[in-house]
Amino acid sequence: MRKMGHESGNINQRRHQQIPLAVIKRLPIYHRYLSDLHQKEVARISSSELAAKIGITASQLRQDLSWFGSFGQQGYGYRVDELLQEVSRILGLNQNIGMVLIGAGRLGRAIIHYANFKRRGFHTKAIFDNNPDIVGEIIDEIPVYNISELENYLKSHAIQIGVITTPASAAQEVADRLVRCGIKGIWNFAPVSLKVPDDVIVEHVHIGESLMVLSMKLQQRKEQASDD
Amino acid sequence: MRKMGHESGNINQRRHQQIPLAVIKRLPIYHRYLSDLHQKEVARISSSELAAKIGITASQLRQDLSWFGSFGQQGYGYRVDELLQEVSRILGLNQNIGMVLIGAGRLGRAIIHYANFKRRGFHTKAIFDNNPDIVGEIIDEIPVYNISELENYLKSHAIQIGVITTPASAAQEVADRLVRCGIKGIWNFAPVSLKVPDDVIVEHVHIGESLMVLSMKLQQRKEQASDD
DNA sequence: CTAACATTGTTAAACTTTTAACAAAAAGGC
DNA sequence: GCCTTTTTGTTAAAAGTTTAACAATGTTAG
Ligand SMILES: NC(=O)c1ccc[n+]([C@@H]2O[C@H](COP(=O)([O-])OP(=O)(O)OC[C@H]3O[C@@H](n4cnc5c(N)ncnc54)[C@H](O)[C@@H]3O)[C@@H](O)[C@H]2O)c1
Ligand SMILES: NC(=O)c1ccc[n+]([C@@H]2O[C@H](COP(=O)([O-])OP(=O)(O)OC[C@H]3O[C@@H](n4cnc5c(N)ncnc54)[C@H](O)[C@@H]3O)[C@@H](O)[C@H]2O)c1
Repeated sequence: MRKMGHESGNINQRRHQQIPLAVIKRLPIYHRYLSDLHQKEVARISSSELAAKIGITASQLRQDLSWFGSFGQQGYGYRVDELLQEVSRILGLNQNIGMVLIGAGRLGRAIIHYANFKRRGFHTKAIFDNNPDIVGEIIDEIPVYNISELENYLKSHAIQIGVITTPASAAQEVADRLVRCGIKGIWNFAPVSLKVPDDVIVEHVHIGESLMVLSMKLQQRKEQASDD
Repeated sequence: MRKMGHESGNINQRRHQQIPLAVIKRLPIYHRYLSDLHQKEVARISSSELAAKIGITASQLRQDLSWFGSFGQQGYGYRVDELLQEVSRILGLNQNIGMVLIGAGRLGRAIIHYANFKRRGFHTKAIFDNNPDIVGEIIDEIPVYNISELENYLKSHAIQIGVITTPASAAQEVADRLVRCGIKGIWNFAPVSLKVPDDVIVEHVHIGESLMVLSMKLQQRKEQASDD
């Protein structure tokens, strides 16, 4: 039937050119929709169909993918399994990533429990807290250690990402300690802007900020409704 | 000493022009830094000082504020309390906003507990769940009702925002029910893109997506390091 | 095997956002 | 009170992002 010429994943990357942040932020969305399609056993999809589902233009989708290579075929579209695989690779979801979490409070426990991460190669290996009542607990099969053991633990385990779910007041100190131990990626939920060296990457999750954005948009709607 | 002419908050808004989303998203950040300064009893700040703290350009800060009015004074800067007040007003943080939360699981409980929201005028009035073991509980002084009572409750209470922390599989159905009851704002934590009418605003919190972005950035760094 | 069709990857134009520059105006020192 | 300094709000230029257009190329049906 169809045989597909398939030079596959051209090393067509515009190397040495920085991939725009706007593009990077859309990749997880593509990943999610492709996972859905894959699960529904859809074998192929065109840029226009996928873009319509996501709510963007086909142009943007193709432009975004072209930063990384050529994964589709003219007249046919993309194979879902193949494209999902490529996007996963680009996102770094194929390697196992070791994480530690600091601050076993409500939010910390929710995140540890969130199984989706594990499926995608993110493994929380240890939890740290400074509350003696919590230290020693096992949460979702992961032990909670005293925060004083952080440095020791990191010396002897391969950990790529530190997750901070302590109160805001402790977050900078925790970040400093992680950085001193050589951690290069921090996933921060405390509402403070962490100061870290340039070679450390911080992703800040702005839970509270998005509620304010919602509140503001609601208000704008109300104003518009009343004054025109 | 200084007396300040003070025509204050000019109704200078470029009305009928849509405020860029990029601007809206920065306002909560300004709010946070201004709150900090206010707490530290700093009385005045210039655009360049504040921008430096935040990590943006002074130009951008002034440009952003100019969408809403003129709040500063040449040769002096901004009064922290005044600007904080203005930003809060713009964000709609001065009115009381009633919320209901659906899905009293781990994440839901963390969010209910998160006191910062209450301080900013967001009040969770009721919780709904479909698990009979949870219905009847009181979480942080807020009662958990059976999900079947949702419509009844919303008929008789003034609620502006619905928070969805159910599993992804239930999220669309919950959203539909909220919309049918006239809710215009949805704060969604489930990893699905909710379909709602145009007059309903959904803010989607992408917790998982930001971890993927972190993972990708880490990988990019690694690649860069190895190939040049 | 051929021709009509579908759909990509890419180039170029349009649009949006950010940064720079500066005149206008108030502050603060002398 | 006058002069120098500071700093705003705004206008203009630069940079970045999105959308449109289309040639190239593989697909599919006859
Ligand atoms: N809960 C939410 O929905 C939510 C939303 C947005 C942001 N946040 C932020 O996430 C963080 C955690 O929130 P939470 O609701 O889970 O709070 P929490 O109080 O339930 O948990 C904090 C945990 O950190 C531990 N801790 C405190 N200081 C520590 C230290 N120096 N070292 C190690 N552990 C320490 C505490 O013992 C506790 O277990 C806070 O910064 C909060 O502002 C939470
Ligand atoms: N936990 C996290 O860190 C995290 C991170 C990102 C996204 N999320 C998303 O947030 C949501 C909640 O996650 P969680 O970890 O709290 O899960 P959870 O299983 O702990 O909680 C879900 C709650 O929803 C209730 N529920 C289920 N179906 C319902 C229905 N039809 N009506 C009303 N209530 C219903 C359940 O009884 C349960 O109490 C999920 O969609 C998850 O994907 C969670």
